[in-house]
Parts: sequence; structure tokens; C-alpha cells
Amino acid sequence: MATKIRDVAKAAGVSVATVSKVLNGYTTVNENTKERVLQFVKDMQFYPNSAARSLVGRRSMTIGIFLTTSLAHPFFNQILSGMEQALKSKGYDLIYLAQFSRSKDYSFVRHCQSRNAEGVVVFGFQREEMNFDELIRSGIPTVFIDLDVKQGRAGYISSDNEAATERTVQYLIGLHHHKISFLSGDKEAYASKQRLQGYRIGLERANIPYREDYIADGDFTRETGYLAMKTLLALPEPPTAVICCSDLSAVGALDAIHDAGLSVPEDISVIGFDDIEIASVIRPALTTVRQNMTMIGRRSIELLDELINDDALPPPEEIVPTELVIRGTSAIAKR
Amino acid sequence: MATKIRDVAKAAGVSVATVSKVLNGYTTVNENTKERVLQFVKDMQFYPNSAARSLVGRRSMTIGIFLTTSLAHPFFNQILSGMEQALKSKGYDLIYLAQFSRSKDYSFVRHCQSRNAEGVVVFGFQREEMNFDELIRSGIPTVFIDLDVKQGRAGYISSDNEAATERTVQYLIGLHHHKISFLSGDKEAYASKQRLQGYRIGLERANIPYREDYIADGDFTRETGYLAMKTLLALPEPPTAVICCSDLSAVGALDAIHDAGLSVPEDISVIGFDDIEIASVIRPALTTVRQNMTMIGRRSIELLDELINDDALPPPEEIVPTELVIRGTSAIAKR
DNA sequence: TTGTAAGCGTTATCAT
DNA sequence: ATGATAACGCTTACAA
Repeated sequence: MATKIRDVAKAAGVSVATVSKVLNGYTTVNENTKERVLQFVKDMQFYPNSAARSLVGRRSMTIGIFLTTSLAHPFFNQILSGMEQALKSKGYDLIYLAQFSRSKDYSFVRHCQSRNAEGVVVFGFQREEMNFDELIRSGIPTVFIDLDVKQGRAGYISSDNEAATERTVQYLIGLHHHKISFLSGDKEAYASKQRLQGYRIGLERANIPYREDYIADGDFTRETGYLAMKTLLALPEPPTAVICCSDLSAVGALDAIHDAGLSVPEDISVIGFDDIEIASVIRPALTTVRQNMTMIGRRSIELLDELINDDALPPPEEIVPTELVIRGTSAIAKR
Repeated sequence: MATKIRDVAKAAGVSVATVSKVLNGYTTVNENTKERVLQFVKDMQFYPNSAARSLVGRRSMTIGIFLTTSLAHPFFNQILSGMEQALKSKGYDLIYLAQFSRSKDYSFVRHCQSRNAEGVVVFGFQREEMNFDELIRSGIPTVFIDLDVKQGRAGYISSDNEAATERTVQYLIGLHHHKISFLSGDKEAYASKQRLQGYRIGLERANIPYREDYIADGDFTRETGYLAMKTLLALPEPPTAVICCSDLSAVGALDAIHDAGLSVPEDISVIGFDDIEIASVIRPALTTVRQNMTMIGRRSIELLDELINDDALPPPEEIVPTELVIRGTSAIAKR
């Protein structure tokens, strides 16, 4: 059986109330008693039962996470790894709310409450995909990753998608590209929209007209990247550079380009997004926008912790810088 | 505020005990009352508070997971995705025990107890790396992934590492390779040991002598794969085929081979392990052993569930089949 | 078939 | 400075 507060109290010759006070940092306890109690807590390896704690309304030190694993999340490891540091230093454990379902009966809020989660991180969803309104209205501290919700007690964190593509466009223009395509991820995805926006701004700043036919649809996967690139190549005036919404779709685009007998970067420059491991492994290595997923993971927890500890705090909105990593798939435009 | 059992009872005009009985599947409750209660439970979106439930000794429906994220786990997503299905169907949520620490004071057991985890999955550790003895002795149902613990209430699940490399050796011998190297992962890792064992058996069955100098050290990463391959290439009689312990180290090996001015598969055949996305993206695509991580994830939860529900159950030991995926980095040995 | 009430381990209020 | 004790939301004898 696990050690209980009662056992510790008995051993230390004090009441449970005193032990509890020591553990909860009350200053009204004698220094000597405190020392003794702490010693027993340590020796007896007393870990307070979190259920009992939650029940009396004390902090549960639990953060919930809602996740779609059905989608491909090539970097959830990195996010988790980033989260871990923050969770440790703030003292939380993380509960993956697997019972989440898409059925009408399901309630985010009820689920969180039943698990006594103090706050929740949401990752991998699109805005309209789920009924997040109930969650947002509930006042449960929430941090969305890659979804711009900023309302009540719900804020978000994401990469600087817009700035990233704007910079990428500038970079390509610097290489004398004028026919620049944008290979979109899922058009409904927040990240895709932001990146498209940055693309438009980039062109505008350089006085290059925006062409509808230079926008190709995809959904972040290699397969759609391939298909989309084929379409672009079939254009009467195909692009000399293409900005992709993911490294995977960039790989698909590269496949299509090779199949068409063209070469990269001589004929066409290709830029990815994410900087997953694949990017540096393929030949030529992929020029891409590196997302700092570790940072996003860490900060998501830190932001949530702040939200939990201060209910007057306005919803956070944090944009994490990306970095253009120039490798072998981009070069000066062919004359 | 969240709906409580008391609220439901009041609304349905019964006692809390009756509601509880309905929820816990007691048969001693009138069919009509049951229906009515269930209707209210649904309408009022009543989710029982799991802390209160755990406290009275009922099931917490919580499974813990200990993980090293410090190592690279390119497929934790897949494991999690496999787990998800099983968690859903069995009704568990998964708590990531982030407060885990390597300090002397830390106790796996206490941590699990304090969180009321009914069982725990352990992934990414080596046997001697942590003090698992306390956990194993505690009687907490435990499933280790990729670590052969089978004792008390702790069992394990892993790929058929040994058979996998034995089959790979056979395959290479079928291609007339006789000088076959083994590029090890971390030598202390369970998976590495098993794979080395399979390699030895494979050679033995074909009456090919085992050569110490054909074994190269690594740690699953691209960097050590590169270094190890360099060493092998510097041998007076270099191998014509090399079996790597991960796809990443295979990529490193390929780099070294190219740097030496040799080509794959013409001069040397290279086989990876894992079948991560990179394997099918590189050119030539990597011949590799595919691990079914989704299956491992799903089964780890199912096994744990069985262990939880039957305390007479002997510790499980489940070996998940792998599959040799033949692509472009393996060919008939050069004459 | 239903209800009453004790108890799970902890915190917090109120005495002492 | 310390200790009794009610309360948290639920399950489960036991009583009715």
C-alpha cells in the first residue's frame, strides 16, 4: 500500500493537518516541526494522492492534451519533448485525453472536468472541425497550437507562418525568380492560410502580380504534392520556383519534377516547410523553413501555466520565429 | 460547475446510490428507473469525477506512460496512434508521467500510486538505465516496449528482432553475399542484442564464420552510422553487405559509402531497420525491415488491460512480426 | 428495488 | 503553533 499522510503524521508524531500544512507551504508551522515532517516525508517516500487533492479543490497538477493522431504529425515527438521540460519544471503531469470522440454526445469540457485538468492544450485540429465553442466559453485555460483562437481564457501559439513565406518569396526574388508558385497544404488549415497570405504580401511588395493558376492545392502529403506539381508543370508558363507547405509535399513535388525530366535546382527551385529529418537526407538536400517545434511545445505549457495561475491574464498569442535553411534545392533562376 | 451525481439524482428523483448503481452496471435496479436515470445522465452530460472514483478504490481508467523523449523516437507518433484505438475501446485515458526524474529520490511506484494509474507502459529505456526493480516488485501491471522484462506482473512487447536479422542474413546470402557486416545500435539496447543474435544465427546456419571485425558500433544515429561504415570500409577485406540497426544509421552508412567513391547497391548492399518515411524517400530507396509500431502501440495497451483485469495472468510476452521491404539498396553481390 | 450513511485521502476552517 | 473535523464526489455495505 502507498504511504498516506496519516502514516507520515503518525510517524512524525504530529497531526495530519500539520503535515498537510508543511506540504502546502503554510508559514504557520514551527521550523523544527517542519524539518522533522519533511524528513519523514522523504524517508517514507510520501507522494500525496492526487485524486484526494483534486477532490478537495486543490490543484490537480494535471494538464490535458487533445490531439488528432489520425493525421500525420511528423513532429509530435519534438513538441512533446519541448513540453516535457516545462511540465517538469512546473510540476505537471500530462493527460492525453484519449476518450475524446467526434460524436455529438462528447463534451471537451466535461471530459476535462471529470479528469480535473487545470488546463488543456489542443493540437492538430482545424477551427471548424470540432465544436470548440463550448470549450472556449467554459473558461478552462486553453492553448491551441497552430490555430488562432484568442478569446476568453483560450490563446494560441504558432510559427510565424506569414512572415516565413513572405521572407521565402523575397529570397526567391533575390535569386531572380518571378514565376513563383505556392503549393498549399489543406486550404482550411490555419497554417496554410497564413502562409498563402505571406506569399501574397511577398509578391505584392515586389510588384509581381498574383496569379490564381500558380496556387496548387494539396494537403501536406507527398502524394498531393506530386499531383499538384504535375498540374503546375502542365501550365503554359510553368513556375521557376515553388514554395511548398510541408517537406513531404516538397518531396512529392520533386518527384513530379524529375518525372517530367527536369532537374532541381537548375530548372526549378523547390522550398519546403518544417525541416523534418528527410529534408537534410535527400539529395540535393531540401531548402526549407525550419519550425521550432521544441520551442512551441515548451512555450505552450508555459503559457498555459501562466493562464492557470492568473485568471485576469488576457489570452496569450505567441508567434515563434522560423528560419529559412538554405540547402540544395534552390538556386538562381535560369535565364 | 460540472454536473454531479447529486444533480442527476435530484433531477431523476432517485438517490445518488441508485444513479451510481446504474452507472456501474448493477443488475439490482429496476429497468424503468435505469432508463430514466440514463436519460438524465445523457441530457445533463454527466461525466463522473474520476478523482472521486479513484478515491473510493474504484477504477481510475488511467494508464500511465513513462517515456524518454531525450532519445530520438522517430516513431512515437505511430505507437501513440496505435495505442489510441485500444485506449478508446477500453475506456482509458493515458497519463504521461512527466514528473519522472532520474534522481535517487524518485520512485516510479509512488508516482503511479499518487496518480492512481491502474497500469503503466514503459518505453525507450534500457534495463540497467533505471531502477525498474521497485516497479517490477510493486505488482503494478506493467508492459515494457522493447525491453524483455517478464516477471511478476510485468511483461513486454517487441518486434521479432532476432528473426528479423536472421531472415535478412538469409536474404543477403541468397544474393550471394558472404561478407556481411552488422552495424550495431547501442550495444546495451535490448533490440541491438537481439538483432546481433539473429545475425550470428543466420551466419551459422549458412556456415559462414562470424568475424569480430565485421561488427561495427553505433547508437542508431546517422552520425555513428557514418563513422562505423568508414571503419568497415577501411578493412583489408571490406564487407559487400551491411545490416544496420536503424534507417538513420543506414543513411549514415550510405553517406560513407558514397564518400568512398563506391556505389549502392552495385558495390555494397545496405539494409536498414524501422522503415521510417526517409527509407522510401531517398534514392535509391532503402531496403529495410519494417517494424509495425502501430501494432506494438495497440497491443501494449491491450496486454496491459488484460493484466489489469486478471491478476492471475502470467506476464505477457508478445513478439510482433516485422517484414523485410526490398527496395533499391540491395542487389546481387558483385563477382 | 431503493435509500442511508460510512469511507476513500487530502485540505481548510475553526478551536485550542 | 497545532489539532479536530467537515467537506470534496463517489461507491458500496447495509438497512428498509
